[in-house]
Amino acid sequence: MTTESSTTAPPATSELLATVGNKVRSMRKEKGMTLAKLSEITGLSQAIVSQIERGMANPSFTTLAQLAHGLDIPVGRFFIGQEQSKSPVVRRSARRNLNNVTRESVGEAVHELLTPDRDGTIEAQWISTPPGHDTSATPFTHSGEEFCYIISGRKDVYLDGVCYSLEKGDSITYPAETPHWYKNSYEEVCVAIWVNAPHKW
Amino acid sequence: MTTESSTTAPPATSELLATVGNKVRSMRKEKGMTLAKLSEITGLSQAIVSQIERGMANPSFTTLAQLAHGLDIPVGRFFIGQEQSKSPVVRRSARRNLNNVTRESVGEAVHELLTPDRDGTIEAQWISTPPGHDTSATPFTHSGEEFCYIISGRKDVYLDGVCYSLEKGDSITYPAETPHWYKNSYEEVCVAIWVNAPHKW
DNA sequence: TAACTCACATAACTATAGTGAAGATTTAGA
DNA sequence: TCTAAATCTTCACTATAGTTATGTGAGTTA
Repeated sequence: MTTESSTTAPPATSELLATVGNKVRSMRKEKGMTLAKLSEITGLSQAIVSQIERGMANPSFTTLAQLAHGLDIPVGRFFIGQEQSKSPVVRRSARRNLNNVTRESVGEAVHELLTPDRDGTIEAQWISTPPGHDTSATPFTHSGEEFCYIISGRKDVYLDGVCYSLEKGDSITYPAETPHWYKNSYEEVCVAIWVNAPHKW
Repeated sequence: MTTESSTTAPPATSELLATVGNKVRSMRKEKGMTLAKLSEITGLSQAIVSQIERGMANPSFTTLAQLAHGLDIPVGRFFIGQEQSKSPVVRRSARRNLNNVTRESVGEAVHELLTPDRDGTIEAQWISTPPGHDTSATPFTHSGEEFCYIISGRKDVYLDGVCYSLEKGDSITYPAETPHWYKNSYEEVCVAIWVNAPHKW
């Protein structure tokens, strides 16, 4: 066990261990498995599984991987946080404007938030892009996965320089780490929904 | 180190360790930190950080938590998988129908997939719900977070029995573990985009 | 060139994770 | 209610994670 630095103790590690342990036990019970069965499947001793479930052990990465495999889940599932959302609804009339450009503005894209805040797994925006609007000067790159659905009009989406021309009803999905930008080379306003889901636990 | 059970070896653990290690090193370098700096912040020795980065150590949960804290990221971020998408675009005319109900059908909801497949972080569906359609008999509950945007028409979304009436331009976001269902109690078809982002690593 | 500094890696030792066996508790059936 | 079986927990020991001290390599300076 490492000596905790006085400058930077991580948040309550024993709480995290207890949380993970509770998850393991509840998942095991949901699957109707005994400790013995999970022990057999994972190749871990019953003793360590019991201790982990009760938050009394500090399992190594490999042990966690074996547990995840035994429970048939991805490793990261152990670290999922429970997020409490406020009101889940965002009304058309009450959307938060993200860039101080209103619908009456000329020549600039309008960005409005469709999710209650920017803290959830999903962040969704309604974006209206006028003809000629072009973000190629400042390509975006950020974490997560991004999805776009064209409600009306057309726009060109560039992923790492590759152009995808999208029209009403089309959609596109890509890792947001890819440098991306868009352009409305057409005559009419393009309205689209953009959704980003960060890898967040 | 546990003895690997002959019945169920987890997938290549050393590969997972190497992947995590690479992530730690790249994140550290992105932040412009030396091993010494990260060691100081985390309270871990330089030696173990070096070994972890090179995939030569099997860190305990607590050690991973300290690293995450030092890099200012959630613990689960270490386990993110890199997903390679195929063509990122789904054309309106080429959407995959999810429930063998076509647009010409009467009285049933039409579900079409907007994302290239169902393996990504984000899964998006275009759903057209006719008047009177009601899923309350079979509430949904699944993992992840869910977002819905109403393109046209109206529908009522129920979260754990609480009704939210949505109309064109409204949206709603909630944890998908909440029992949820919807109902079109109105006179016209409701068209909406539904997005689910599972906690997937 | 030699000496120094910095960043990272290695080696031997200490602290702790994980085990097998035994003990304790819970459950099911008579 | 009692008993046996099933399930979970504890204990002492073994295997390994994490530490301290040292080594290595690259770059800079005099």
